Amino acid sequence: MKSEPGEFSIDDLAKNGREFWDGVRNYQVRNMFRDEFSVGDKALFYHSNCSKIGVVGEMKVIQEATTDKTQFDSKNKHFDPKSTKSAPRWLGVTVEFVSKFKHTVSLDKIKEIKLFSDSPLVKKGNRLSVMKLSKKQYDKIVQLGSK
DNA sequence: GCCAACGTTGGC
DNA sequence: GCCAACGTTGGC
Repeated sequence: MKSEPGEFSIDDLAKNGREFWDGVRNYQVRNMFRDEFSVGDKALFYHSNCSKIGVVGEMKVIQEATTDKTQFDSKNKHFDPKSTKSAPRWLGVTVEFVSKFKHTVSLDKIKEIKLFSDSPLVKKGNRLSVMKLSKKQYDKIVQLGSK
């Protein structure tokens, strides 16, 4: 799950303990939240659009998809005037901090790992802010981040 | 700050 | 339903 650290970083999550993952305005990701996220699932935190791009820690899903309230807030930058309370468009999940890696697993490093050659993460022009990982991929990143 | 790639919007 | 224009993402 990607976030720009200037907006929300792993340190912010560590401080808060938990966070509702709002602001997703992409239907593919919305559907993933709705259909594929379960309580107890693990996720990796990825810092995008910054000086040290890569995976920085682990988190855990503690609540399944619910309505993202920022879509109704006209002052919020994620406000969606076309969404209605009777049929909300956008969802978010709640995650809990698990750990911050000793070392950021950089995007460059991930590109070198064969396990990731088919991952959308390393594909040019990829714009998904949330994507699926196999258990092997997940474990590999955790191993690299911990050592 | 640049810009390629992509998703979305809206006129037709 | 097509597609040009536009806005956003995100690596560089």
